[in-house]
Amino acid sequence: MARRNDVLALAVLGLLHDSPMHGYELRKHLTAMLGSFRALSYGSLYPCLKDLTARGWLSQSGATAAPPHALSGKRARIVYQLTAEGKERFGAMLGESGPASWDDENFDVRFAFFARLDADTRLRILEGRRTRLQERLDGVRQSFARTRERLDEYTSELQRHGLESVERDIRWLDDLIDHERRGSSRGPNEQKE
Amino acid sequence: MARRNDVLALAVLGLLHDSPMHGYELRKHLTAMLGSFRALSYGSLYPCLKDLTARGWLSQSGATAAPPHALSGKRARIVYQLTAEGKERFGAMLGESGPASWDDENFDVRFAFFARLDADTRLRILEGRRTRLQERLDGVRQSFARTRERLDEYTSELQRHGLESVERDIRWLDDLIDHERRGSSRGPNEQKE
DNA sequence: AGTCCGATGTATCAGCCCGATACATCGGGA
DNA sequence: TCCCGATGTATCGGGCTGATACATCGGACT
Repeated sequence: MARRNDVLALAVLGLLHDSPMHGYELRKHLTAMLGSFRALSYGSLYPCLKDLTARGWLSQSGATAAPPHALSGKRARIVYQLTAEGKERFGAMLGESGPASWDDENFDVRFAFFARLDADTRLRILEGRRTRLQERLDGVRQSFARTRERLDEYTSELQRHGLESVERDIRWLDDLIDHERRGSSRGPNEQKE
Repeated sequence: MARRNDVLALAVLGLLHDSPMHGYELRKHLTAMLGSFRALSYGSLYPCLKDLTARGWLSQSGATAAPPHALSGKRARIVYQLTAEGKERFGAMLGESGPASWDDENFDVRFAFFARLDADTRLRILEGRRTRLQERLDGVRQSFARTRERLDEYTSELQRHGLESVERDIRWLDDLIDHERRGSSRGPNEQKE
């Protein structure tokens, strides 16, 4: 089990599920995916690729693999693709609903592949996430109440804003859950912009 | 200057500004402060204390320093307190408005000491933060628009929610700025112990 | 009184991750 | 032609996290 950056491994497997890629390309997709906020360094990507290959979940090939603009292919490249075992592991990892598996940044990454899960698993995961978020909210609210009078107005206002954000996240999850329960056939595209 | 965990150093200096403390107590205050979400390990706190002491910003003393329940004082403890230079450095660090100084988690920590800044600095910092947050929002929005059609509904919905959160943060800052501008004559309520 | 247990308290370590950097090739523009 | 930025792979130092070790104290329970 990859104790080594589970989230990154999952994202790599998921991206390679669609089409083989080489490192540089992977990084671009990854930073575009979750990276609008968090950057990803090669220092973790390449070791991760090496690790996944050693596990037998990826296979390498030095081929060309359709570069964006037609290229002769002389350039040194290592194209990675999923093995059968890799696909299997990806499915298993994605379906996990363990306590830490679907929290915070893990959630963002996993959510990118959410459509590949079946309706039951989706619902189960959303509810689990909601529960844990609610628990955390309660905890923060308690410690907030305990220290409230000792805080100046700025700190207090910051905490209030933080609580409100979490509450909003929970409501967002509620909407998703509701939508999943109602009609799994149609997508949750109801942007009110 | 401390390339070594600036934020932690600032928080430590700020907490010790109020009253001397020892490591364990500091950690409790720190985790209560920002730690509802992010935990803090001793592995970074103790080296930080050592570092700040070596710089001459803190001074140690093995004394008792008023433990919560009257204690004989035999227990091994190291109480840290701010030196004059430490106070000076704290003021300087807190007043900085550099690009990275007031972003994200840095902001949370610094905001805890916001009331100690003068009105002009507060306003300048809030506006700087707002500007950079807006820039980031624009960047994310662009990359969102660029890849929108290739995303499934879940990813799209996640991104929409993320954008909305940032928009809300910006509006929150706007409220704060507005409040600062309005009542800048008499500092918006000095703290009440 | 004795004894266990959790809180208090300081400190270190392996492992991992980030940011920077090195090195090399390619396409394209002045 | 020649430089420059994008493409590409790879490594390293330093700092941080999570776990752990070690020790004392107060209180609860029998």
